[in-house]
Amino acid sequence: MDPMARTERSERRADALSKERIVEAATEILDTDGESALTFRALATRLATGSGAIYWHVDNKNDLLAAATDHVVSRAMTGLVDDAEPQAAIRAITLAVFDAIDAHPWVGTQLAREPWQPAILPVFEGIGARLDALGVPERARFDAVTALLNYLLGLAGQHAAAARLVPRDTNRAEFLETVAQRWAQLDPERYPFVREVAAQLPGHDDREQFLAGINLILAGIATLR
Amino acid sequence: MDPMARTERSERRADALSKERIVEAATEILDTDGESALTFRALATRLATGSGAIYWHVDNKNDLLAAATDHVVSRAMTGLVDDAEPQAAIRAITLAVFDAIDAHPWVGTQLAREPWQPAILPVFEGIGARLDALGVPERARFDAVTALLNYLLGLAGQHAAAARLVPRDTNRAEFLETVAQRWAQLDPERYPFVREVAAQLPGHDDREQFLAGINLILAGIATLR
DNA sequence: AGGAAGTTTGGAACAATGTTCCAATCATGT
DNA sequence: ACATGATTGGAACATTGTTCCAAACTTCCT
Repeated sequence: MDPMARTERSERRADALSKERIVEAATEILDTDGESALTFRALATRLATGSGAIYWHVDNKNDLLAAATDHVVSRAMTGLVDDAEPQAAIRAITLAVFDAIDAHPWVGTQLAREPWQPAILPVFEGIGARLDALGVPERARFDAVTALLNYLLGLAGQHAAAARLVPRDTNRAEFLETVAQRWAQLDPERYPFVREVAAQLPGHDDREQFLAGINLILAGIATLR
Repeated sequence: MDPMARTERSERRADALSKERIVEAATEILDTDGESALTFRALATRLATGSGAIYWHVDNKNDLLAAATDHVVSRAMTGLVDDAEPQAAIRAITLAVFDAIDAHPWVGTQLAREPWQPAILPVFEGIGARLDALGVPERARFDAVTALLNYLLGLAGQHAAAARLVPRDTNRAEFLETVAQRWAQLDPERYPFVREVAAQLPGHDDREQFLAGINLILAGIATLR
């Protein structure tokens, strides 16, 4: 069943299939053509094989997506330099995941849909450890990580939705302009705040806003000390 | 095209189809049998009609899900009593959505997947107005609502995932126990924090934790004043 | 070297689903 | 009554994830 169960890893044909190669190909399809383009047929074509062969290495589509997500998130997490200051470290960790989602929006879909992927564990642990360092009382740490993580996951879903919605390579500024215009047309009586926000919607930076949210939660956490 | 374009709304057959009746039936299926049970065939059977007839009232499955979500969230929002204290009002608004998602987990999937449903606007506006009342400077209000909303949406996704994962009517305590056990088996070297959390995982209350997160963000927002 | 046993491949076949199409039915205004 | 447009029911279609299986390939044993 498990290809790794081979007693020794010898050279098979140079183009042998493997879970890694499949995940790699899937990632390429997802990145270049979007979530809807990933089908087993497309994957089989790109790998010059049949769908049955793929299923020998991968349980099902969920398994494949989980593996691809795990791969991206893990890589984002390993590239982190260790930051001495706990708050800075938390910012660095969450930003790493944010950037990974920004580069691969389908990861956002995956994380928002199945939050408890193995990939999340290191993030969870990393944040938790810094909270300890920050002096957050044990009772409150769980709540604090959850707050940070859920914020991150919520944004992940939003990012993925935007990527799905906006035709590839559309100008982002243009898109924001469109949304702002739609919001500006809402009833001023019922939606004064939404209209106010619509005004600052163009020229706003996602990454900056993400960080602002993290800082907000960190400020809240600081009051727990 | 639009059934509402009828010049007058007269009595047709008593069992006439309508978007409302379709949404209602869909909601029942989603609530009792879960997300995967909602197919146009199941819906047609329940409504004693054909799929073509449904498509006359509904654009597609997305439209149907959006309408159902909107219905649930709107109802949750209208039932709100107006709270004078801004922080209490924000807690009430977000809790209303949380409870709606708790009662209808598929709403969580929908909100996490397509965050900018019309249904979210009133939530957005409601929170924004209280932030104004709280004295949060205009520049920071957008970030603050986004933080609260994303936290909410992240949790929505998590809730929906749990509902999908856990077989209907499984004991929740039992489920938490299972997760806790799995976490407790992780490598103590690499995951001390996750293991620590695992210990407090049984006997923890989702709603309480949700509120703790909201309070954390509110505390952070309070530092902006 | 040769064959047996297990592994891996490729693609056909299947079941389920969202969606489209169209002929039949119904309601309404003239 | 009849004509017109609204509405219905269900058959047909395209696409997808998944299963199945015979062929091809590796490895191991003698």
